[in-house]
Amino acid sequence: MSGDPLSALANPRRREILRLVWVEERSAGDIARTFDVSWPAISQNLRVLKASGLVRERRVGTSRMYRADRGALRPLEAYLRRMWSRDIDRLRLLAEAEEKKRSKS
Amino acid sequence: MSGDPLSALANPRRREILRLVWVEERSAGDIARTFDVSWPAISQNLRVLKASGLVRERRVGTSRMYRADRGALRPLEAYLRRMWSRDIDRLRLLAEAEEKKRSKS
DNA sequence: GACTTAATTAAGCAGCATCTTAAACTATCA
DNA sequence: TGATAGTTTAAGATGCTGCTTAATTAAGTC
Repeated sequence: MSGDPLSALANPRRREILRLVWVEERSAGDIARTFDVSWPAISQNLRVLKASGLVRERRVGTSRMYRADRGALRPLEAYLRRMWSRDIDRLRLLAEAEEKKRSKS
Repeated sequence: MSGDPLSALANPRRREILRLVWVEERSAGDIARTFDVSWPAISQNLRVLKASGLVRERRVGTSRMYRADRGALRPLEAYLRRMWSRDIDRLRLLAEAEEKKRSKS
């Protein structure tokens, strides 16, 4: 339990997840579908985010809903918003995906 | 060149270094002496901090002086100050050092 | 109870991070 | 120029991260 928020934020995929659940909660599956990786990969990243206190989980039937914990994120909000408004992070994710494809071919 | 600031901040040692050079610049050796690791380890961490734009380097004779780039750090300052004022980070470093000793014995 | 849907946990692997020691570099000064 | 002090770079060991597939758990439905 209880991970380091800055370590959680070090990963661009987790930052992108955080952006997805910033304004409204979403189910794990809903989140997973927006990425090009396996469900477990997303589930693991959600666990890290939860352990660091950056997202909250709510169980609804067989689903689990996630949302950003805006309170915990307030002192980091300035930075994240800048980053997102410049779309730096999505570019980084794309670049890394490209990089992977390239190294495999 | 040009690393990710949040990745740079994911490491507690680098955060501690950042705290050291927050108010005044310090030489690499000066910084290294305050830690219980080798000089190259600190040098490498300084390089990461510099690559991510969080610290500035100035050469003076054979020494290199480092200081935090307060401008680049402004949107993260709220978070860092809280962390440092609670001394969370130093406790984390100590805990990790203990952990290491334990696993070696 | 058996089946389906939603999601997590487990196990294993590849790649990255961080440390170490040894070698190299750079500026200063006798 | 040769020696020294301050620091970085190189090479290598070791552990951590983040992914994958397979197995498992949990809730709802027939």
